[in-house]
Amino acid sequence: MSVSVKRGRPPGMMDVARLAGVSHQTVSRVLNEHKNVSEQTRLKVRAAIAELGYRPDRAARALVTGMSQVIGVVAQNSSLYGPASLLTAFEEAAQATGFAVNVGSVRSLDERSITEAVERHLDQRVAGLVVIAPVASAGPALAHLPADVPLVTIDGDPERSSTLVTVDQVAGAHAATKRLLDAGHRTVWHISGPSDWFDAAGRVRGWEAALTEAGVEIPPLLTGDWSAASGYRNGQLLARLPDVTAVFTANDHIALGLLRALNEHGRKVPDDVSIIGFDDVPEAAYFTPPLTTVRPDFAAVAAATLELLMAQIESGTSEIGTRRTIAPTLVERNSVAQHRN
Amino acid sequence: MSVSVKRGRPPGMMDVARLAGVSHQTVSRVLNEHKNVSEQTRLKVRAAIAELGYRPDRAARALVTGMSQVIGVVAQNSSLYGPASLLTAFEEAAQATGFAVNVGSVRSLDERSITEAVERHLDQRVAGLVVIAPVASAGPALAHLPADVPLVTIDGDPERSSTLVTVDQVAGAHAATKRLLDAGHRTVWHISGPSDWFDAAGRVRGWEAALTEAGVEIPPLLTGDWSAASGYRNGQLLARLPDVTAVFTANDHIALGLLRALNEHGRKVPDDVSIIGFDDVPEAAYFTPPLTTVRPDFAAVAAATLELLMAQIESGTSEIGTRRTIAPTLVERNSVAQHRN
DNA sequence: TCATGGAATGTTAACGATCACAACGGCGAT
DNA sequence: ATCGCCGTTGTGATCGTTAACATTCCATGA
Repeated sequence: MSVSVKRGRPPGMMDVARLAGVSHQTVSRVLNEHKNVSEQTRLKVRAAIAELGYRPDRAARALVTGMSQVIGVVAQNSSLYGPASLLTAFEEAAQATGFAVNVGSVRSLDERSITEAVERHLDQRVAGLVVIAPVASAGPALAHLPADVPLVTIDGDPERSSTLVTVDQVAGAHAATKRLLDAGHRTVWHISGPSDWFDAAGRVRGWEAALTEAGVEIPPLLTGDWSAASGYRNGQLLARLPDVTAVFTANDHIALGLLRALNEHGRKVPDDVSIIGFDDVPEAAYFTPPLTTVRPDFAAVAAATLELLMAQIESGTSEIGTRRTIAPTLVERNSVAQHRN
Repeated sequence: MSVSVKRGRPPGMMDVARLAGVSHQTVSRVLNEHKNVSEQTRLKVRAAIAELGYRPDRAARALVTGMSQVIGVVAQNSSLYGPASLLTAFEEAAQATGFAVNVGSVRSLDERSITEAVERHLDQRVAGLVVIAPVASAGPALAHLPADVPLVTIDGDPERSSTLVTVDQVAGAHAATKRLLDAGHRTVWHISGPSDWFDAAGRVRGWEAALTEAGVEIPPLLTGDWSAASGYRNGQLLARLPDVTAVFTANDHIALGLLRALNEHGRKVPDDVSIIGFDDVPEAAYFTPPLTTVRPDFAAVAAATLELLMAQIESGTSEIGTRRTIAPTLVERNSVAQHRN
């Protein structure tokens, strides 16, 4: 039997209290799992809550506590795999805390857009703020934030002193480059992401470091923009250079474009050219050939972010300067071959 | 090194009123753009607001009006391109309305998960609800919703009588299939999405309809799960059948897997086999070869959804049975060739 | 001249929760 | 028996806003 739907105002704490024969304060205590409540009345209250289908009004709670149960997230409104995955990973992690996640997406990561998005969140009186800000231009917007709102930046400016969680881009790029060198390649080329992205910069540094360590010549840096298109463009150049035998691309989509360019020029992967990407997008295993790539652990990033944010929220203070770095792992597939000299 | 900052209470309407030398009600009137306020006091109040950096407290407003300025969205927490794009498109559209968007993502679209996500949103007293519910199992969860919350379903059950916005899957699939037939192919094979997805079912219907119209034999239906993996599996089968010359895949990632399988079997695309996908993911233009595909207009879907939802919210009633269908467009690239018989 | 009305502003009471503190009752210690 | 403590429960006051109603002031017409 289904219960008929009741119209009008939803039941309040008072209604529950009346039905259970206690005061509204006792109901509040049961809800907040306060310790000094007898088992007997706790059950009575629980029963009344269930019978009325009562839901506490978060607005009322927020009003008196001065704190909402909402976390604001600022992320770029793009289908870029990294930021998008981060967003959903964070949302999922946040569910367990009872906090709601408010997304304020932004078309581009310039200062004004970010400021606007942050303002919208402050209007909503969010309890905390997460900014996925992988570009330098995001910095100034965050500098002018009221200091009293808990804030964690993901992939933000390493130079800036704020609470920060990042994927260890340098380590990932280093591992990828070293893997190619270990396969016998004389050197490794790199198609980077946009230079104003911290992620891209870190990957360039890791690549350079591995090359320097090996005492190997550093080829000119090619710059892409994360897109398959940019991989294709740069690929058309690389495909014509016979001494290019190994390429590390800043992400998997660039690798895809590169793959197509090499294919069009009759250069076989991995026989003629070895490739390693970054991100491990779900389709990477079904590129032709399946792509060896570096996988960042988005769930771990999300978990660390949430942890740092909750710590700030619970303590009622903004801890500034905490860092958390998540190491990525190299996923071996078939786009790397031993180099025959 | 970490610094901590304590939070104080932000200024309220009373503070503004005191500074402006008026009553709090007048401040409220200025904020809500009530008509009977003299220009002079309006300016005084505006100045005081600016000086104090006052922001109205949405919680207090929500408490007294019984209505929050938040829209809840339930979406699957996956990197599936379609749902993810829809989500960001909707978020962007919603910004203009002043409503915040609360995402409640869900690991899988079974009844319990959806019910839980909806419950979380109702807990937050959202003003309206958008459910991206492309599978049949979502239906029962929505049936038990309180009738008084504005609700729009995206890609939901066409049989179910609720406000619904959908991409015209049938038309898209029909166009793709017809395009292949027009290129001279004797018939067109199809690798579908999971059978419990409405999107997948619609695409199957459009494919069948085009075939039937042309009076052409309908090949056995192959079933995938949106993943490149499933495209690859089914592709290994198709690649061994010499009479397969045209394939319409339910999405671009399936097409990617298929591409790899055909490639491994030495069957050239588009020379030996023509392919059309669905979704127009950003990388589709850089597959090998560039993929002809069907592009749904996510922005249009988002706009229609928001429009229907706001209408319900503003009128305070739930219009039931309204439908809005968005037509997709065929994007021509190089994965289709004229069939030489 | 005085009611009548409308524009501008003020006053008071909700809304539904939490917080601080008061009151009650039982129980052991003096 | 009296005192005081502690676990339990109840009683206002309060958060910041909007809704409903009250007030003031001045222009207008009988």
